[in-house]
Amino acid sequence: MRPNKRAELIRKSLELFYRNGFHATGMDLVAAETGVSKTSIYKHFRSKEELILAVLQLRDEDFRNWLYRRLEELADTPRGQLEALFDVLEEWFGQPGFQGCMFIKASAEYQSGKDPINMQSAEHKRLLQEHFAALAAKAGAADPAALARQLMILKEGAIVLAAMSHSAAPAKDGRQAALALIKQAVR
Amino acid sequence: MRPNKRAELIRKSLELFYRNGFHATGMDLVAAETGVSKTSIYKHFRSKEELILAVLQLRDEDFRNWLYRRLEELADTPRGQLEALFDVLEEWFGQPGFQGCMFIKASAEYQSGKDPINMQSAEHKRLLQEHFAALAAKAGAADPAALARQLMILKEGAIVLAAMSHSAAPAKDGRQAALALIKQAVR
DNA sequence: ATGTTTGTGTACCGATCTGTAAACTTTCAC
DNA sequence: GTGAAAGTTTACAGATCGGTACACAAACAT
Repeated sequence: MRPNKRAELIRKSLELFYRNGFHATGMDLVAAETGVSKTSIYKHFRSKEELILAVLQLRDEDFRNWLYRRLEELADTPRGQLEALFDVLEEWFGQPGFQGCMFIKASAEYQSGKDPINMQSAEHKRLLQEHFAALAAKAGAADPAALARQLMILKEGAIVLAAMSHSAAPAKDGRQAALALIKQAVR
Repeated sequence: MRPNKRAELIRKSLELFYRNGFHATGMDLVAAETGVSKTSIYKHFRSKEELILAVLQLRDEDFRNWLYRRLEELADTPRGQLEALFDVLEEWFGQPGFQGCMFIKASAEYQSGKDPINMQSAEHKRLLQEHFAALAAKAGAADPAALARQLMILKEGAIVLAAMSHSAAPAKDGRQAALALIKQAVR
């Protein structure tokens, strides 16, 4: 029961779930792809749901860390970081394996509001919105929370359309819209 | 093989797939809920995929007809109809069984760009975007296609966040953003 | 060396998946 | 009435689902 084996399991499962979907990815496939027998997997995770939750937690940390860091690298003012959001998203959309947002897909497959998978996905979005609201406040927006909600809408919409159209173009349209909204909100 | 039986089958399947998801809804459940045996179902549809495609086609017609009609009822100018978009969406979000966009969920479960289910979902979005672009052109937008793409992004984002937050509130934020973008695009 | 603990893989469980073969019931032409 | 055609049900096939019992192997303490 080495802890790095567990981490490896989560990392590989993330890839499989992201590419194939949750229901469509069986535990037998996870076992085959990781080279770890199902019995061993079930020593680390009591159920498939628990594995999925661990995967989502890893994804949440990785994605938010990556996004926040890229924003800081591209701009050193709060407003600049908000304006750089869709440049970072465009990078993401252009990455080879891009297949949309894992949390949108998770909540699409597990729709019950009481489902832990659904709740954890909603929490990820809440954390992002909070971050944007903090940036908007520092940038001097009249209503930072409202601007953050608008940017979230643009972000989710751009992700969905980029995934469905297999193109990074929605990032450009999202960027244009975001710049207009930011300009309007920060006077 | 009465045709109304087929329509009834599609209608009930739509409800089941929308509520439970596609992979999570088995053909046995469809048979149980419709009172039609699986063998009879498979006389009407050669496969589950074909049933899903029929469901998506019905959904596309129903949804677009409903949306376009509501827009016309709320406004009689192209610009007014674009501005009314999020009022109509808010109605939708507030309906009891609202669970997000069926096409987003379909393309989330069937991600391959070559999958007929994925392609049909993308086509639905294309038709909507075309409609918005025509309205934008009639409204006198400088770049009608660009405005249509921006409104699509807002629309998809609002749908996703409304479904994930189990709230109609994103419609209000989307509306505010849409008004600003329309004002900017139509000078 | 020997007993114990810890971890692993094989081989399986019952349930459910999509899809079908074969028997039966209805419909309708003549 | 009788035979063909169409539609339906029961019952099942083969595969796969999430999850586990059990035998075995490695590591460790004594």
